[in-house]
Amino acid sequence: MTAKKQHRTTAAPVPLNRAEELLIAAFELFAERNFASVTIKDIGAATGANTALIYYYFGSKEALFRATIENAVDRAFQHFRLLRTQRTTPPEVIAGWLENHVELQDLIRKMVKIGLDYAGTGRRTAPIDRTVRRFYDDEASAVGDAIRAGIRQGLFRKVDVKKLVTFISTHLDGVMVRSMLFDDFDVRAAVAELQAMVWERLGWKPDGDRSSSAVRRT
Amino acid sequence: MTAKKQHRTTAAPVPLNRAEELLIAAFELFAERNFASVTIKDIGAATGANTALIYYYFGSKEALFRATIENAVDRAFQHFRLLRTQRTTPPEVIAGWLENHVELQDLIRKMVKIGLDYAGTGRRTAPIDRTVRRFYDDEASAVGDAIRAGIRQGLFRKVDVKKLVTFISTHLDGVMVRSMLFDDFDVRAAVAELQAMVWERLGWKPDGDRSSSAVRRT
Amino acid sequence: MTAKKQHRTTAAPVPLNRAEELLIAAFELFAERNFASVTIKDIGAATGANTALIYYYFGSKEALFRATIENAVDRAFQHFRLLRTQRTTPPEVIAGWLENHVELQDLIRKMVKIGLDYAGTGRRTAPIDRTVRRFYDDEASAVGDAIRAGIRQGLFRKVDVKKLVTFISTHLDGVMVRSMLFDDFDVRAAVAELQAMVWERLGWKPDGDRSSSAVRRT
Amino acid sequence: MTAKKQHRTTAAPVPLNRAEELLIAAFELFAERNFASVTIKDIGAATGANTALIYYYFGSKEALFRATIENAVDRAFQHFRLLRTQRTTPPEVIAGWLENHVELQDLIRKMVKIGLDYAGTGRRTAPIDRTVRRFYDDEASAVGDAIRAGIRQGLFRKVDVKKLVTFISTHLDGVMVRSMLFDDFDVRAAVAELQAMVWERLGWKPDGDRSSSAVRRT
DNA sequence: TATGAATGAGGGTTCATTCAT
DNA sequence: AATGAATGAACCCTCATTCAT
Repeated sequence: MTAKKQHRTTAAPVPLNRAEELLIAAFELFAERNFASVTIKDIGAATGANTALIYYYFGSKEALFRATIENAVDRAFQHFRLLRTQRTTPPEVIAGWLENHVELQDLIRKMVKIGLDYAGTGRRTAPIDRTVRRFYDDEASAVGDAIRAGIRQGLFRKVDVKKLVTFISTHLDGVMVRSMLFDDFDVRAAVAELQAMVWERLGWKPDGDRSSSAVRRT
Repeated sequence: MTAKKQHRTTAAPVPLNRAEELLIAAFELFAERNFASVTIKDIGAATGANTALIYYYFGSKEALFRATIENAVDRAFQHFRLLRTQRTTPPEVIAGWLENHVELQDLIRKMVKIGLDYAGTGRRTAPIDRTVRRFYDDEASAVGDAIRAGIRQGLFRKVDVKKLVTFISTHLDGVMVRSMLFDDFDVRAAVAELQAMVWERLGWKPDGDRSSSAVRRT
Repeated sequence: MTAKKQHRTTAAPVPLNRAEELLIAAFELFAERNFASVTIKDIGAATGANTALIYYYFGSKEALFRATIENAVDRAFQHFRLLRTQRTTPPEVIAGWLENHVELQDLIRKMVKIGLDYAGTGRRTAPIDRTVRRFYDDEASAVGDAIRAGIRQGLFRKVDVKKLVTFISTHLDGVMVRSMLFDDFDVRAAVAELQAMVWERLGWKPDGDRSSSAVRRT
Repeated sequence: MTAKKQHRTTAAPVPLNRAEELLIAAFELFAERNFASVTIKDIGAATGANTALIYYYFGSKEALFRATIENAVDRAFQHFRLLRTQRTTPPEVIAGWLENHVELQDLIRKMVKIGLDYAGTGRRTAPIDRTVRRFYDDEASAVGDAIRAGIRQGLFRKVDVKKLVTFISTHLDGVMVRSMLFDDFDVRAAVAELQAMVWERLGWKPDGDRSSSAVRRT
């Protein structure tokens, strides 16, 4: 959105243009370290681009940071959508959502980290705030819909949908944080535990080894 | 512990010595921004101390950072302990723990933020790793003991204690993160929700408005 | 050699490129004071260059120092070679060498001073060690060859060439040091004295006022 | 002279007073590195003295430096005198002088280095200039006297005494410099070579292995 | 005589940013 | 679209020096 050209809607490993290449490298670096610690030169070095070129594309480090967030959210959406389309029944959607957090944990962890970095400093901007929120809300509403559908279909017990969704996604954030703090934290197990709790809350008994229960206990 | 000298003879809110004063200011700043963004000069300005003095006490910015973490953990412990002694029955201990996260949310949020900052960069050190871990473990074990006692006393249903404790504290981290990301996140409500879930899990029915249920719904 | 780029297309006193300009200014300053006393800012001020530019070209003060030594040795070589080509007979070569130390005393004194500064601190590096040695060895071998030729031609008495060369060049170092220590030390006279001693040792009788005896007594 | 108390004329390993202890440590450090590179704290650390104490004794770093030079010259004199008294005949005095430069090479090298450091910067002071000169002159006059005596006694050929003395001491400086520049420089051999040259100049034939020829060839 | 605390003035180095080409 | 050169503003850190005790 910020970079001069881009929007590649097609599949995947098309030759990235320079701007997108920079955004991806920036994303990795900002996530690994943080805004203040990453140098424009670092990003240049990671992509073989001249420092001035980054300015040519993005105008300033802050603008690059913003563009990085937007681009990352876009890419995350694609990933999620891809995985979502295959699920249909409410339990499958919910299980799928949780599974995503295991499969894409690396991506999500990075996004949470950048999100925290973004939120933590005086760098905030309404458009970016909206982008971040959009990411969280979109996910939440998908799951909310699934729960509501499940209730309607008599699969789930009646619950306060909004509260439950918030509970789940808050917990998932906790899982991500934990895995940042401690190298030996078992994300898969934690998500499995969460899933068990959710099924209990919804009064849903998954049948043992069906694929809907994508997150297997370890 | 970390600063060169200490000499505190009297009880508590005595005029802090210079080193501790610096540590506290540093904690606030590091939590608000992050290691890379906070200037030694900032810390000096916040305490009216000359920049060189900080080096006199701590030797380097990194050492100051480490000392800050240790000092913060120490102080957090004191807070927690203070609040803990008043609770006696298992449900009270658990409710108290949760309540602490509401009452001391500011402190805890800061600690999580600094913890993430610490974990995120190449600045890690075994002693500090241990300090951070100690903080988490100590809390966990206190709650674990309470749950086990509750089970023994027949108050709670039999559960996998370790898993439950991890679940709770992971969720609490999630709550903290959420409140960092979104200004309007209601920590009290989220913790209340968690408490409800915990009681359900433990098969414990608190009697409506008794003080044991310290975290009131909003 | 050391600076990033060079592009010199034309012959000699073309406008120096920035890097070389810096190296020359650095040489003067390092020789006048010493590594520790010379500020990057000093060098910048002497060339009208921004401090950061020096880092752009050389990366660090130490690297600049090393580059300065290499560059100075290079330049000294050029000077020496220029003066050497004009001499042909063995006595002329020897006399020329000595004369060089009078004519180029300023340059040589500076090189010795920087050499001592370099040798004195923990800043030593194999490549630079080699460069310095190369400077001394090259000179020595040129004179050694001349003496050997003179002996072969029956001009000189048979002597231990290596020892004599070491003796002469050690003495020349002494002359340089003396002229550093005492402003009123007469370099020309000292070198003339050395020459007399050398001729005596070699059993060579120069005819009074011929140009071969370039170092006239004062 | 500068330090508040001192002058110990007695033999050697008497318990040094604090000021002298500082001066000796300072001498070593200034010689090893140089004025600018040595920290007051370094000197303090080397003696276990508080930084402020050094100021108490010497007032400033420069004053300490000056005091160090004076003290070092004093101590060098003592050394030289001690060794000189044992020699009596002119050849013995000369040989002894040369030998001193081998035996005390470490001390002398340090003095030359500090001398150069002193001469090199704008730190010069008339009194110190005099002290340094005194050191050189005193030595020179002792040797000059010996040569003159030798000539008078018919042991030596008639020579220009002043010139010869300058030649010798200049060469000795050269030897010291060389040994600073190159770790593998053989001081003893170089001095032996110089001695041979001197004997030749003076027309003196030492008898093989007598103790007068203190500097043995290697 | 001795010391811990404190400070002002840099010094080396980095970095976001710009500009001419 | 791309780059090398250049710069101002900081930033971390050091150090000579002072002062109260």
